[in-house]
Amino acid sequence: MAMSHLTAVRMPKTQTSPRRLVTEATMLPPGVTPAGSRGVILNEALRLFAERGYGSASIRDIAERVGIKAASMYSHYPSKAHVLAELIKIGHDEHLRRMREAVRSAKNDPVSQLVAVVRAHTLAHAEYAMLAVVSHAELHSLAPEFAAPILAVRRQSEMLLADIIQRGVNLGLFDVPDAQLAMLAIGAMGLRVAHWFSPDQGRTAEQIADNYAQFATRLVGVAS
Amino acid sequence: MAMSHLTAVRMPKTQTSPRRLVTEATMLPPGVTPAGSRGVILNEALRLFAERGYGSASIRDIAERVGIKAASMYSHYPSKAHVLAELIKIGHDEHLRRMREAVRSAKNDPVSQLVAVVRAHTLAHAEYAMLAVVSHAELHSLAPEFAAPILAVRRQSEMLLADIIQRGVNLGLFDVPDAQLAMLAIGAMGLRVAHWFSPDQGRTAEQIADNYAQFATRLVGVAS
Amino acid sequence: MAMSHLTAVRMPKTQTSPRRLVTEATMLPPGVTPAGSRGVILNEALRLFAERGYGSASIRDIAERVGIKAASMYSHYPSKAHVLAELIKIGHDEHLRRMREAVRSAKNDPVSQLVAVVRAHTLAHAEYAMLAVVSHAELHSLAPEFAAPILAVRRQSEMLLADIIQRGVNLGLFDVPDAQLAMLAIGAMGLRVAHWFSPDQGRTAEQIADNYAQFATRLVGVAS
Amino acid sequence: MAMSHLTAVRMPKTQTSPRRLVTEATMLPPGVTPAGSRGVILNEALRLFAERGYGSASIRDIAERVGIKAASMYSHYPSKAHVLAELIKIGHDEHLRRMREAVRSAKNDPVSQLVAVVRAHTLAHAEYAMLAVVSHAELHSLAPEFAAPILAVRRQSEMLLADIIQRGVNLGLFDVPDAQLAMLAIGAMGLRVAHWFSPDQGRTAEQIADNYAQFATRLVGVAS
DNA sequence: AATGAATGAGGCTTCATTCAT
DNA sequence: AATGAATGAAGCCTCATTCAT
Repeated sequence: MAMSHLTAVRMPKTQTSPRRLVTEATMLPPGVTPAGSRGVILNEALRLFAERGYGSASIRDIAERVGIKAASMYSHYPSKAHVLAELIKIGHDEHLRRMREAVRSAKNDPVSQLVAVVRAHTLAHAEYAMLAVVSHAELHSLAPEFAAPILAVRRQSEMLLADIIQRGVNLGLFDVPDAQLAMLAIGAMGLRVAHWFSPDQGRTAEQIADNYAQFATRLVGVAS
Repeated sequence: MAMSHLTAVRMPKTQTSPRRLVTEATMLPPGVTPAGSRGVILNEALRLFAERGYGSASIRDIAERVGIKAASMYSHYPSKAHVLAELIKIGHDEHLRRMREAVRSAKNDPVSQLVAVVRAHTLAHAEYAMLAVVSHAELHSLAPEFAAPILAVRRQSEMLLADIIQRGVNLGLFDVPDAQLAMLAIGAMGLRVAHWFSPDQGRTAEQIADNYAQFATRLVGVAS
Repeated sequence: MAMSHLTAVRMPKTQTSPRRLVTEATMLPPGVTPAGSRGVILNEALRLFAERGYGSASIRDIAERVGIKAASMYSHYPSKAHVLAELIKIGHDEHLRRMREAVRSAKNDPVSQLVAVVRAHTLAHAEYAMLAVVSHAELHSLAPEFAAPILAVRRQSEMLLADIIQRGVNLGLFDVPDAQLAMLAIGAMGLRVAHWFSPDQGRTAEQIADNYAQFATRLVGVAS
Repeated sequence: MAMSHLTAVRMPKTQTSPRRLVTEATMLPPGVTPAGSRGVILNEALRLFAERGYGSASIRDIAERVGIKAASMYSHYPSKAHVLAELIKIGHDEHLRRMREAVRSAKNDPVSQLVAVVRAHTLAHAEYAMLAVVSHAELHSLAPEFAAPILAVRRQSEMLLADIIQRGVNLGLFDVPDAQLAMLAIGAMGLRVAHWFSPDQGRTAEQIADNYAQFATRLVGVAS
């Protein structure tokens, strides 16, 4: 009833549904892109998975963008799932790497660490927006064998933030009744950046990161 | 008959990939569930779209859970997309309705309004977690004709929050250098609740909403 | 080296490789052919599996002969393997049924029973030659779940013949140093009939069955 | 590298369908195995064709067992069909060679010749069981150009047995109403040995051959 | 002699949808 | 309102083979 005014439509691939993210940059972290066709595949698959979702991006679609035939994909990856798994693994690894690097570089007090980690988290989601969106939105498309090592990485990233907050609370620096809730809220803020960030949207990734770091410190009750 | 002993040979889709959300409740807002099979379809489709994604949940899957055959689905909905569109429309409508109701019930100052709106936003994402996840994660699966009216609703919800923040800033009550960024961050916190909320996770939706309202007021620079 | 005089040839489907069997009759036992398309599928699949082998007969080939499209096959059978499994099950069931009926109808002495059983075995392989060839040649194409119930039937048929021979030996009527070897040899004679039998080859199935029954009694040392 | 943890995800073809034969020996007749990779290919192809059938054993499967890549197969054989053809040719040639040698070595009476030939036939099918199974079960996979010379060999073997029986009948030594039927039955007994023979099954090939020779002489009406 | 990459053909199967009943 | 049968399109993937290196 409520929808009866809508006529049945088969959506051709050219019509543009609402985009899952704004940016069009498919940048992968430095040093992880394989050479040759493998690397091209990874980039084109990333773009397609982001645009249409893993289930709706076909092997043929990817191959076409790479400039090879569908069958040739299998000279480089044993299955479509392996491509997705590699992308998501790269995304999670890079995220964790940056988070750890942030902690290592920061002064050893919870406030400095929180600022560093939230900045890293936010920057990662802005700079690798497409990778971040696919990593989150399509994780559920991975079979358990593929997902397990990735989930392990994810847990480490979460723990890292959680520990900082808990330490701040323990030291009486932070004022939050529910530390895990604070962790979840702070994490969520950064996650979402990947969906709307674009180099053209008027703020640099750095500016956003600075703002979000301030949001986070305020959120845990540190005046600023 | 002769083959009945072979029935069990095909492996059902049992593998449990990482879940997109924790809750298993498919609750739809009161008053919107159609009577009869239509309502059952809506609920089962919701669960399947949440579990597997729109593209990976087939008409046959839905029909099977409803207890009818795939062809019979078309006596109730003209297409699979219509089912998704109706679900997402319901989700967005209910969200906007609650947001507006929150503003209406709140005192007329930005702080009270912010608290009310963040509480409503958070509660909606906890109470209708499955609907919220599908509404966000699968919006991109809708053809533009389906998506347009929904995006209009979404913009209204965003505007509502943005306006409150802007008013707080204008009145000197809030201290944020970039009001839109604050809006995005606050919105993001609540969105994510839908993914991890569950009645069993130790906090009530109300408790979460209270915490998040405090997070929001702190985030805009109001001490609390 | 030995083959170097042969040029590489892709064999088009029209060229006729050596046939696995002579007969072209696809007869199935009475009462087991399902009505409608299912029955037609069974018959055409039988012919194709016999001609080309299970692995080389495609779903499209079968569908084409039936007069439907490949996808429509799945309204009738859940997989190609199910079609093969049903055929082989039918073949083994009918074979066992006839063997048992032969024993039941025969006088209660081992010679009469041997004659009856060998006649039944031979007749079954002549009259359902195509089914017999597929049942034997393609059993290995079935996954264990499909094969298990069929192997159980096969074992019963073998046991039936083995028991008769053993009883003849025990009663001093048969003179064979190795009863199992006799069973295998007698069984093998009949099996092979399916490959060369044809209504046009100058002997009736009955005549062959009579000859083979005599061969069998002589083989176990009964003068005749 | 980055994906090395995913290597184990694809399920290898482990399921054990009913085997077409029991033995696992891939022995080829002495003197015919080519040196180097060609010989290894022949042996591994033989094993795979026997296990899965020609159509279901891929060039890649064979190459993998040989320890080379699929493309390298073509440095040794011009096509997959050539490998099968060579195997079947070897099988038939060896069979005919042994049959002829048996006649040559036997005394010049039909009974002695029948015994010698049946022994040779049986021994060949026991000792080269795998080769025999492939030679029979996959002959139909060969294009006519490949099959023709092989069928010629086969006809010679059959003729050889048929002539002996006919001579026995003509001399009044054998008592069979239908000589060809006797030939077919005797041939069938031996054929089947290849499917169940195994060095571990309790009888030597010689013992089986002796038994089958007795079966054959009895079958043609010679007391023994 | 070996290989990585590529490819056209084709494999089985699923899908959303239609239509006569 | 429901369904069995059918179908065009498309899905992922495998295959035998080729070719430049």
